[in-house]
Amino acid sequence: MSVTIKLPDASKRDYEKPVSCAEIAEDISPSLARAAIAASVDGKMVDLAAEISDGTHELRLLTSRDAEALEVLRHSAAHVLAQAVVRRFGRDVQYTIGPALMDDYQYGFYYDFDLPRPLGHEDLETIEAQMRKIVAEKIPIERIGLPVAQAKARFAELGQDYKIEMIDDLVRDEAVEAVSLYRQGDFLDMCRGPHLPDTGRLGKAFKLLTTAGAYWRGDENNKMLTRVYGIAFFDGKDLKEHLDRVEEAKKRDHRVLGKQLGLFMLSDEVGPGLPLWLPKGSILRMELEGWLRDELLKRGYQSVITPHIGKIHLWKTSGHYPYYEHGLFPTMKTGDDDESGYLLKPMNCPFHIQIYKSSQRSYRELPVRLSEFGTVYRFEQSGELSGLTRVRGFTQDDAHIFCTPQQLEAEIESCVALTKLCLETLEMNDYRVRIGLRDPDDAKYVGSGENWDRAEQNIRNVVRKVGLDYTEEVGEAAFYGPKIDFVVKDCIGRDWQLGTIQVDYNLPERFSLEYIGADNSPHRPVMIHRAPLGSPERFIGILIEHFAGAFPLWLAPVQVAVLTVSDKFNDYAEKIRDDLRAAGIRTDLDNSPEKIGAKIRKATMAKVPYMAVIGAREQEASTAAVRARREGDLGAMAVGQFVDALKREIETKGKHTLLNKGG
RNA sequence: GCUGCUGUAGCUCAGUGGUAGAGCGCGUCCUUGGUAAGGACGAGGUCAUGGGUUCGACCCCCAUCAGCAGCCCCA
Repeated sequence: MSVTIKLPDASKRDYEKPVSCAEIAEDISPSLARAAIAASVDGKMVDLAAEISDGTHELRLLTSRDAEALEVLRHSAAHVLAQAVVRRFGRDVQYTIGPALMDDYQYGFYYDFDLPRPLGHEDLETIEAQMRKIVAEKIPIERIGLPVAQAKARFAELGQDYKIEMIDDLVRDEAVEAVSLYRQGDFLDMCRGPHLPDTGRLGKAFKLLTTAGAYWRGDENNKMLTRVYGIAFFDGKDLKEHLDRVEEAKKRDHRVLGKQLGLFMLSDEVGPGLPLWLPKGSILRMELEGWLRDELLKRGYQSVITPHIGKIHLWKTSGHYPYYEHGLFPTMKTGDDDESGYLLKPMNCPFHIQIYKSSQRSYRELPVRLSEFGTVYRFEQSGELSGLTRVRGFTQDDAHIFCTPQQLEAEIESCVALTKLCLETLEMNDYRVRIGLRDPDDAKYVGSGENWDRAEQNIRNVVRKVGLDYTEEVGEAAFYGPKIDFVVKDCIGRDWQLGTIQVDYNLPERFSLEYIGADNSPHRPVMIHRAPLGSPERFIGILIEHFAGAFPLWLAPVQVAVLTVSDKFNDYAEKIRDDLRAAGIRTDLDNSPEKIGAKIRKATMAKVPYMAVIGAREQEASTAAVRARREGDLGAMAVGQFVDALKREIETKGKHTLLNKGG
């Protein structure tokens, strides 16, 4: 028997007998042996202690420089956490699962426990202290392969019912006969690994962050466990950087900035999830919606306006009612039967469908594109509400396109282009595209399989044609059809769906929609439900975070702050303000008895794009000393010149600015 | 909805079983100052709401409401 090891530098090593990865590392260099965390053999991650026997194998020794090694570190951190919790609670704790998190913005690992009592802040400190002790003890982490029956017996001795359940599932789903366990001193867990060679290698750069509830197996019908979240790195510097970055990101939280900048408010008196737009926030909406309205007109959309409530049967016909009753505000009853009530609308489509049906449609009219900024109401679970991104009353930049099957893909394509235009105009380039498909096993999806297959194929054809990078996700479709979603992350890494394009063969059937074709006989149109922003509420919430409240000039609630050096120049400053306002520039005057430095600071913190400083020199020369939010003093300009430059920057949405002149 | 944490002035927060404080903001006055904080004085709070324990509750207990984190959900 002989073993040949191929290393990443293409060198080879031969051994006469089975050899562990750790031994090979030692042979190469003692420093590598010390730095090694785990290994990759033929592309598979293993422990350093893993033995390689017979044959030729490719080996990579993983150190803290390898991305995979961080995952091992965090996974072991989860085990150390579990060991600490077991030491604290003994047989009263059941430990379940504890993975590493590599893509999460805040957290690096967690472990879910079934505990006799809730954990508080002090508990986290105690547990973290115990973890540091376990690290100091440098307990070896050993892998043990055991037949299923023996493994179950061991966990039965330890009173770990969840582990037994997990083993049973592995036997059922994967027909395993043996499982791998990891032991570190007094702690035993079932795990695929790999892990650090000993607990000492976890080091000091870890921290427990928070506790939260989490359902066992993610099912709300199961018991809620206690999840402990933490973060771990190889280097204390990385840990600090991470914590600082999360802290910094929280400063751009739209809920914080919305309050600071006076954009919107939520009131206990009004109700949860029902935002009130303050004057400055209303500007954002008016500018954004106004711009989009113009773009829609250019693209042949027609504007419609529909009411906020309608008869309940509309949503019974559409299919919303039976599946989403829990998400609706309670029905307004007008009689004793179930049919005669009104519903606060959860979506606009039944109304737009009625408008489509209001006259006989010829194929010559199609596509009919009916658009509306329609406000809808959904009774979201209280635990879901969050600032502007998840609310109970929100507007959709909605439209429904009714077209022939032949026109469908071109229409989808133009919706994709419009959505991209929205994101690009606002410099939001950090998004992903998700295609939501139905889950054939889920009963909530209406309509025939053929309709779904057709619609899914239409969508794939378009995204391939326009070359979008996308992922397909089963179970993410709307109940009536598949969709293309544009998904962005908020300041703490949570995903939010913004723009959406949904293909629907089903509602036209349910509402018996028709058009008269060239053959003089009725045909069924296809519908597209689409919202390029998704919802102005959510979109602006994300937008606030994207710009950290420092909006481009065309959106800025206050575009220019006129600041007087002393009140001797109030009259001239008022004239400048009035001139700017007359030119359509949103301008505020600060003639308070403060020094100019304080006024500049105040306007800067309010994130006003431009300031016009007015003193004796400016008054004499009929100029304004212009200052930009970020760049500082730009020197004096004639007022007319300033206005022209501002207008140009506004009209070009920032492509030509006072600074770059546009090129 | 579930689990946990939190709720004190407009905002951010400190605080104590014996009826409350800071900074910012706000108001008045002084200062008339040239590119990120001039000074003085002052007004502002049923300590989320409702019960309970106590001689006495902002503080302890319970409930409700709301916020935050996570889970589940999301047309």
